[in-house]
Amino acid sequence: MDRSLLPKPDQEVSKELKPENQASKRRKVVQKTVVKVRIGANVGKLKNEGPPSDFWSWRKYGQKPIKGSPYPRGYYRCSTSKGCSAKKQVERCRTDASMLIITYTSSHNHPGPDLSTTNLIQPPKEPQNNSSAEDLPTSTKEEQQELPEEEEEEEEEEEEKQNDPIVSTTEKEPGEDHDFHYIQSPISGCLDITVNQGEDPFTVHLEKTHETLSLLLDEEPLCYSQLMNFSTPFSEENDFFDELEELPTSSSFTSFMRSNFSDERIPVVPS
DNA sequence: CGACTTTGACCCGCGC
DNA sequence: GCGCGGGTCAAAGTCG
Repeated sequence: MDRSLLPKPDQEVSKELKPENQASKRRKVVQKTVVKVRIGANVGKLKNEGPPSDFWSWRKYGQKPIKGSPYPRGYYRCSTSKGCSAKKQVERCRTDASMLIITYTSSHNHPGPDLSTTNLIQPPKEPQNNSSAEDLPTSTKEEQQELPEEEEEEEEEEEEKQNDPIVSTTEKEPGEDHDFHYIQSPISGCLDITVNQGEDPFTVHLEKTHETLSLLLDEEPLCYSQLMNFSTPFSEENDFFDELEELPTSSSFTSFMRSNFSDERIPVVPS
């Protein structure tokens, strides 16, 4: 039942809302940002890929087993805003079960939650992760952030990306993703995130980041380097992280953020 | 009551 | 032209 029986007036709307989704729904050229997150043993605890947990609200709208992959792929859509076309696919690396592959598609067309203030200082409660109290991975959690516009990235990350591009993204439509494609992973524990974008113009917003980091630092004595990883969005959009597993982010997230901010944020910018 | 997750079915693009 | 696979939608169920 579904689209066949119903005329689905919404479909038209959907198209408008997510031109990339529907239009590029299939294998067209959509700007995709692939982020690889390494989860230690959490993975085993996680269901499959890990619900999205970031400052954005993600709603799972589908899951499908991928051929050749023992793990299914989950499809998430940004529920923060109705018209937001931001989507993300979470799947486990077929070769590395401890690696989560998150693919971001499209960008948010709305200002996200105030990460600047909420993020580190007050971790918002993620409605999605709360239900996984059972899976509470005390060891690790992964989070990624998306920043609007290309922010900055760390040199280390850059090197990694360039040297070791674990992930590769390169699908984007000219003029589509320009908004932002950033992925950060304020993870603590053993999370390794690697993001790869087709090309990342290392922008120079470090200064901005520094400022933001300063705030963070103020709160927690984190390593500057780690902080650097933590790039904050400018002022309007703060796409923050997303994705990780389903941990009770509320506390875990905070704790983890406070405890260690180790992870790699990968700014993915569509060329 | 509202929001989110889960599952199944359908549609469409791509490859052969 | 056919088949495969991926991606999305919708309904039902669950949880907060």
